[in-house]
Amino acid sequence: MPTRRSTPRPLPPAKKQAARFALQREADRTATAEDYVELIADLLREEGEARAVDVARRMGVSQATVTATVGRLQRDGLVETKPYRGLFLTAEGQTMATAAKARHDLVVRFLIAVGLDAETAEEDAEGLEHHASDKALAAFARFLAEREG
Amino acid sequence: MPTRRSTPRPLPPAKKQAARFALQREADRTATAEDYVELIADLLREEGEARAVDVARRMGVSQATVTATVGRLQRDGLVETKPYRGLFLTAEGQTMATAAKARHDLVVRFLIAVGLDAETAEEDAEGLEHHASDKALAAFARFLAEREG
DNA sequence: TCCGAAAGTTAGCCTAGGCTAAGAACTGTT
DNA sequence: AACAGTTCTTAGCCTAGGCTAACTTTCGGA
Ligand SMILES: [Mn+2]
Ligand SMILES: [Mn+2]
Ligand SMILES: [Mn+2]
Ligand SMILES: [Mn+2]
Repeated sequence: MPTRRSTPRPLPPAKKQAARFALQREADRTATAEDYVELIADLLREEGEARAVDVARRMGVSQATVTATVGRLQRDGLVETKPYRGLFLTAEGQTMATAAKARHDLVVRFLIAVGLDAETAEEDAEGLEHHASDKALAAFARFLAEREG
Repeated sequence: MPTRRSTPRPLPPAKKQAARFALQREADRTATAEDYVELIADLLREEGEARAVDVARRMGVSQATVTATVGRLQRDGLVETKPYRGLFLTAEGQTMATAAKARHDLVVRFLIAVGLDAETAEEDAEGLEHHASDKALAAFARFLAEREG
């Protein structure tokens, strides 16, 4: 008998396809903010303070880039800075950070559950987390609940 | 007994974390090229030709943007153009397109297998595909093989 | 054949997110 | 109190990837 061929998926309607790409671009635009606020929250919790230098080191980016990016986050009402004493999150930033962290951890646990090694799971989660919809995250959570109890 | 708390994940070493973010940025940089060559390949296969105008419509982007982006793809040796007769893939572009399509389809099938509805799977796959490592894809394939036969 | 519509390009603009190099501002230690 | 070393900002640069408006080129039908 013939090997099961994957079904040839015809082109989606142009409008629908365009909408999907638009969603993707939207997610890309928010990814940096999510990563920054998540990192700032982690630093505040684990180290007691979130210095721009440390954000730069951990993001793998120059201090100048952090200054510029934090400027945008500030403009967008997510972050506050007290020069020479670190970065802080607004209520909105805190909310975003909490959601980002939950999402991040869920994605990591899910990837491990489907057989990925821990380090690769961490690597991939850093990117994947920004493109998993709420519905996808719910599916991941369901999957974990079912097989972990 | 207490609810199982998720393990508090301490901060990863700065270098490792920076490397993860770098990987993520790298994936972001190649995402557009992957989507374009995949779409061009799809159009060539399904419609016989890949016109810039159709790429613009399906990407949800202006024709001017397509001109500019295709210029970069050409510069990078992925695409060739015959004005007023469409876009074509170089051997390298074809290779990338084939890989992109395989990855895309695998991610869609995997998402559906873990319980996501088809349309959301298509939406999310458009972004997720660019951030799943080969190891992750292998894990997804394994998962599908196990439970689908 | 010719001429309007479609396809494609060009020009000029914008933002995000990178970089380096240089300077300013603060802090902790002596 | 001073100053060395950190931390942070500024200035100036770059590319990708968006946009609109206006132009040119081609194609096809009357
Ligand atoms: Mn991330
Ligand atoms: Mn994250
Ligand atoms: Mn995609
Ligand atoms: Mn795709």
